[in-house]
Amino acid sequence: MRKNQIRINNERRILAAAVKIFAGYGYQGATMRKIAEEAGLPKANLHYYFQTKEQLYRQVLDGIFKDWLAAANTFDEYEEPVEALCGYIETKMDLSRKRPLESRIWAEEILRGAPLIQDQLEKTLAAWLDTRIKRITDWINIGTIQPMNPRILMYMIWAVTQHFADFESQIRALNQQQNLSDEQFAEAKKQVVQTILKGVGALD
Amino acid sequence: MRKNQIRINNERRILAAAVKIFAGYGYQGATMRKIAEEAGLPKANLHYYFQTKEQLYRQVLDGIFKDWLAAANTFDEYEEPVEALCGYIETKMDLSRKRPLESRIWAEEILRGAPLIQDQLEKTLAAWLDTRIKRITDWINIGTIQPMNPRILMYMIWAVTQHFADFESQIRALNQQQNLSDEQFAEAKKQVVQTILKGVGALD
DNA sequence: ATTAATCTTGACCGTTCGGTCAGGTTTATT
DNA sequence: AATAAACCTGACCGAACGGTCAAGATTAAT
Repeated sequence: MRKNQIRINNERRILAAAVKIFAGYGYQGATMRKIAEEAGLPKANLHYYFQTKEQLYRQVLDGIFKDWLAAANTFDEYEEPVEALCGYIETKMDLSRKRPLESRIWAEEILRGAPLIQDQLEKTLAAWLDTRIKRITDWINIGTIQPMNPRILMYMIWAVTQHFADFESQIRALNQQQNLSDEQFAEAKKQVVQTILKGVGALD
Repeated sequence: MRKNQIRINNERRILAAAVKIFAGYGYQGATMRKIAEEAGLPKANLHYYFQTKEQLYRQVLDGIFKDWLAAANTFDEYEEPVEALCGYIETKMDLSRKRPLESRIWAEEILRGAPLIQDQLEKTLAAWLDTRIKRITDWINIGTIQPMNPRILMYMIWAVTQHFADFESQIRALNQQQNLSDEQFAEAKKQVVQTILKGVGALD
């Protein structure tokens, strides 16, 4: 029962190479030649598994969106705002640490006006956000966090957590040309959680 | 005494067109043809004023960095953390609102590993940051804000304020396909300031 | 063992890219 | 009015791009 084993294997190899190249050069800067070289396959072989560059790119984006949604569900694991926000922020920070390339591909796509993922943003992401806004609104109504616009709170959380992946090269330049060590990143994670929780009045 | 008037005029036109095209397509996706069309000039004329695409791009980046540093000096206008941080955050938010294209060009450059601006980051920006870290450290030592890593605080401020320019298309998709109105943006600005000031303990 | 399906690949194609250049036009200087 | 300097631009170039294809090699099904 290893029917499509060759296909499965090669598609995985190509997608992994595509993530590296798209993240490093952007959609336009990435070339099928570079991706083929990274994957160790002839260029024509890429077109056998993925007809066009755009289709390959779309599959990369799909994979990223799935990871994103999986991480997003951390938000629902706890009832109380301190645990829920803390868990969500930490999960997003961990994702930035472990998968910075994916974060950068996503960021570039949005930077360019989200030409290929507008639908996902307007439907799936908007729906996800709406239900979480309801939860935050409940917290506000019972007084466990202070009154605010929950939507803007989510933007702030996304901005800060993804910054550590998307602006890694700037952070490195400001850290003696060294990427953040595990200790430094752990400190950043802690401070981000602390500042936001305190900022929304969840620690009073 | 209008010696270089033609040159001054055309360089300005080309740079303005370049900002639009670089922001909309990225460095690789932007073409000299598109920029020429946007500027209303023949492509060969661009190469008369800017020898190569990279030189044109560098001048665009230089202009952005100057604006950034000008805004950054807001940080020094006040002695107290509440006023200084509030003023700086508001200035950065206003910059995101008024010049989103420039912010996106800068973001893309860093996303790609900052190949052309590493020097500026490691020298000018690092020096700027160091002196502001000293100021924040003083505030911590006299107890007006709570103990924390000032560097990470600055990363958080940059992340949040620039998010409103860089992720504009995502925010639009989550706001009924409408850009933030002036009222919505004012609300966001207020909440960002409030959350960060409270988050660092400057409002206790 | 035979056939069918899948996979592999070098060579090739039309298009578009950044950049060049010769020669004409306009503007500034004297 | 004459000369020099600056500016303008259509036509062109080699390189690199995404994508195609025919023909061969490998694997799966019978």
